[in-house]
Amino acid sequence: MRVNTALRRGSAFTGFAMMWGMRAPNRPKPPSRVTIRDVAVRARVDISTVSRALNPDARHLISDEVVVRVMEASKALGYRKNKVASALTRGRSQVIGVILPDIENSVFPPMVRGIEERLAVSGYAVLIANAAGAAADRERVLEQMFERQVDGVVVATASRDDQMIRRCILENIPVVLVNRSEEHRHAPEVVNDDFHSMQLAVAHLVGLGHRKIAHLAGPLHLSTGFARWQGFQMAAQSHRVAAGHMVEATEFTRQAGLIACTELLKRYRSSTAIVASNDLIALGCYDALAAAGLRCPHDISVVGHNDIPLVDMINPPLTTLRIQHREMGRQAAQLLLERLASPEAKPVRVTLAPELMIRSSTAPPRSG
Amino acid sequence: MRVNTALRRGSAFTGFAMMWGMRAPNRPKPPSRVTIRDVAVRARVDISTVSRALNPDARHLISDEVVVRVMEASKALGYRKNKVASALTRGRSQVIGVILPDIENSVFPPMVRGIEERLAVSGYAVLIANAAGAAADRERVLEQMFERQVDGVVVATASRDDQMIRRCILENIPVVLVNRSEEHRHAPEVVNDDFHSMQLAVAHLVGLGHRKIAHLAGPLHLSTGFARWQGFQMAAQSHRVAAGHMVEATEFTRQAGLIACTELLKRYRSSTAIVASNDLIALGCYDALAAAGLRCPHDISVVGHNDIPLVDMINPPLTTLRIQHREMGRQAAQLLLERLASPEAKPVRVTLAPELMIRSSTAPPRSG
DNA sequence: CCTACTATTGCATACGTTTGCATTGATTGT
DNA sequence: ACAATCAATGCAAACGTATGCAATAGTAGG
Repeated sequence: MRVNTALRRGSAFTGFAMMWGMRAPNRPKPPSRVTIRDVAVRARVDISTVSRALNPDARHLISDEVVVRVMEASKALGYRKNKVASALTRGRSQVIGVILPDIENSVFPPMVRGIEERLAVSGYAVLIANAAGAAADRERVLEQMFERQVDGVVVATASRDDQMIRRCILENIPVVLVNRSEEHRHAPEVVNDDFHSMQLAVAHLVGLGHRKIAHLAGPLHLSTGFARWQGFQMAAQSHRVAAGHMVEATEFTRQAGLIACTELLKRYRSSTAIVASNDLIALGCYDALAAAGLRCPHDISVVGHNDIPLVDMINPPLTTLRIQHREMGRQAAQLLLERLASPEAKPVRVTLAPELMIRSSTAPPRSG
Repeated sequence: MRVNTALRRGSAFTGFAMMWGMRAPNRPKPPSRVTIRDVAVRARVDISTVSRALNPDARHLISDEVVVRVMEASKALGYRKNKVASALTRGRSQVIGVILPDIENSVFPPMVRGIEERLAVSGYAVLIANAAGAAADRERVLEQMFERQVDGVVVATASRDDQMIRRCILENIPVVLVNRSEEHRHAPEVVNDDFHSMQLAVAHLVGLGHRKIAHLAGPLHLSTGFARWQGFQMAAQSHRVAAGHMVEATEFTRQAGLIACTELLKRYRSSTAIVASNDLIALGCYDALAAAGLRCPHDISVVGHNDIPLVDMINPPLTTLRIQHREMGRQAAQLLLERLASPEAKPVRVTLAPELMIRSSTAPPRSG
């Protein structure tokens, strides 16, 4: 029921707006920022002395007396360091880029939070970019980041064989992968232990008595989709359960889940449980089951993956694997910082353990 | 059921990692980036000519022949502009800062997306920061942004009377508010039309037959909480329904909603419907109702606000007001760009229309 | 053919900071 | 008391780009 999409636009009280307004017609920054030089004259020292006095790492070179004089002058004038000038001379911007497929996908915000959290304490800022589109699109985004002289990049968009990673390596700029991994292991990465995830999911279902378990895979060209499928196969085999019942969804979306699940129901109609590659796909299952007149968990059990917000409140509450999104971000940032410190070190892989959240979308199979 | 939170860490194949590794022990950037100067010598022109030839706005000063020569040289050498150097000379970084309360709150990712989307096409990059904490914390974040010489700031954290906004005005750096607004109207802002929201919500409930409607407000020191309360009062009055039944939740969270709703049920026990200030608070209502042995919508109807993901799938599907998060972000970016172009213009307020999503958490009141 | 343009290019400085090296006193060892 | 050392500071050259101004050459007008 769309009520009104129009948009109103009215002017508002100006007030302050005129404060600087009545000067030269085109002065960009009227209170032309105070520089290190201004501080220098006020403290009666050379600018180099100011620079050192203000830099914790070089402060020891300056006498205490002068340091306080500089500090006072700095405070009095309201001096603020210009980090882009600093970046230019030092060759390090203290900025790192974060490349996401789509920040609206709820797995990423917690990661971004974790990344930012860890980087902030080390004085780094975060440049963010969504690279939803094609490969060329992502190249462009990466190029933008390079132009901005980022000191490093966190990539959450990696495909199993990723061009961006190669670029970063070639350009010699530190990169770490998060969430998704890359086959060649050229870069450090922090990922969920998807094998463990599938082990937990299958064990849980087998424990409930299921013997015909199918897998609704995510795109297999993405490491997450691929690893979970592999993990499912291994887990199924170790539990002596058919491992081949799989349909691949084209995307990690509810819509793709619906389509794939419909196909799955047709192809493997004896299945009593479905392990979906992520929660959105699992929700697509709900839709497909409803459309087929099947009830969850009564007719078919469903397990999701990721434990995104609110899946505990839907009907039925989804059994799923919680993964440590925020911690993943933190670790990724940590790895990147380590890499910045010692670029020659071997790329490391950090694996985070998932946690099975048992809710109501799984139950023993119908006895019939 | 926590299974395992341990973290495994193994080394991985190094491969490429050694490619640049066997050189001088501490060379930061071995393939020392190609600069405008390198391009100049190859094209046999001055660096100033290269600069102009590569800058679309100055290109007309250079002969076509030389332009192509420069382009070729640039391409051949793999030249890439150093935007931090550029930022230093031009005094504009082409970066804008976005300050959020918490990116994990699902209303913000779409906004960020909209902001980034619009800014990207104009060549701006987005520096992001979460400023969840206290006022001092947010000041620090803002300071960081200033040090990084952002050309403008988008603030999503504004309180009704905000210190950050004043700082921005004083420092003469363009700022626009998004989602939340500020009383003094010193800055342009783009917000949802919360009055309209409440009008729609109340009209809907009254149409269903409700006469005792209560409001579960968000924090009143935030513009959203405040405006929705005001809007509720006006809407209630215009429908000749008691306007004073209100309890304020301390936060926009499910937990705060639970607490506030419990209080509300005690204080206004005859209410047949609740309009919550946002969806999370509405979910808190669900909890409180369940705890009180009441069913929604049978005993009490609930209306949310924001239409965050998955509230259409919970039980019962939540009637709520959809707001145009992404568009809000776009408009905010647009306003900021306009402000950058003409800083003297009067601050404008853009209001976006909400849309009532009628689902199953609202129904006619029990006849009893 | 000379002058006044215009179009194209180069020269040199600036942006604000960092940092290697030189300089200045002061202090220590012999 | 003199050399050697050391601590504290200043000097000046970067970093890579943008841009005002000067210089050059070519062109048109008279």
